[in-house]
Amino acid sequence: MALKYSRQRELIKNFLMGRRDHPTAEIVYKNVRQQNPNISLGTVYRNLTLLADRGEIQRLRLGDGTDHFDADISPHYHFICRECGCVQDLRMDAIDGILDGARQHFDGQIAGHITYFYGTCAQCSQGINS
Amino acid sequence: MALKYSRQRELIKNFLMGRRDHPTAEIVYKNVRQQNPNISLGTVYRNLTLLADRGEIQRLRLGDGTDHFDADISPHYHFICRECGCVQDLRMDAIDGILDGARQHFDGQIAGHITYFYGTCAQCSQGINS
DNA sequence: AACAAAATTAGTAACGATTACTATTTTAGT
DNA sequence: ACTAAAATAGTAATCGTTACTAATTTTGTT
Repeated sequence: MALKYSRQRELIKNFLMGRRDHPTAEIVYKNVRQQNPNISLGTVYRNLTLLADRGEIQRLRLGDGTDHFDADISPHYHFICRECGCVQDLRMDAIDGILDGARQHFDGQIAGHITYFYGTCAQCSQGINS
Repeated sequence: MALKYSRQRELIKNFLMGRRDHPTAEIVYKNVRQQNPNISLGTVYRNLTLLADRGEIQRLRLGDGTDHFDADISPHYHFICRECGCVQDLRMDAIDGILDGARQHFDGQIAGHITYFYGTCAQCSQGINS
């Protein structure tokens, strides 16, 4: 299926590119609705999935039950706060070396790994959100 | 709340201890029902959550939309097959060293990390499941 | 500019995993 | 046996997400 332009998709991607907090579909919806009040939640989900499938954005599954999205597709890691649920970028050297270690004791083909960090973010540590 | 014995909880934990494939709540339910046909799905979920909260079992979130459970609480890693969805243990040296690297460029408190591997399991690689 | 085929949408229904609720039953200490 | 606390079965509700459908938009062609 050839991709056709859609104003909604553009709004969604632009919104995501202006954010660094890895919003959920619901948050994208709430915000994009301010520029296009008629947009539907299904359209947001469909376009986020489409953009992620095309590699234009990243879908993050951080174990909190809802997917987060990131327009920054450069390799980097993520941190999720167990207190407030916020997601933050975490720049560090890639640890792809662990794949070699993993392959040593494993029969199947290991294509990649998912790693993320958790704990208490700076704001919550300082009691700002309490 | 003091914990009281329950036959259902014992069945659930025993079933889990006899498996190495990290079953989902649904699979635990189907199997335990053969020994106790009256057990309800809610009881399975409640007890899996309770056991996980007490640290007697491990809850695995591997991004496939459903939680898996593991009675082996010793430190080890997991692999999930993108073809058949199976989950397998993966023994390798702990990579807690990455926490130090992560902490260097991060303000908050990093308590731990989640890492899992994905790819094609040995069976799927050999076309056994196809 | 009008035409048509394909893609996209809004709106709503459906879905799967999980949690919440409630009346009844079980456990365990007296 | 008596009782309070905990647990259960069964069901309803919730949440995030996907599927469906008729109407609209895009885009290439006349």
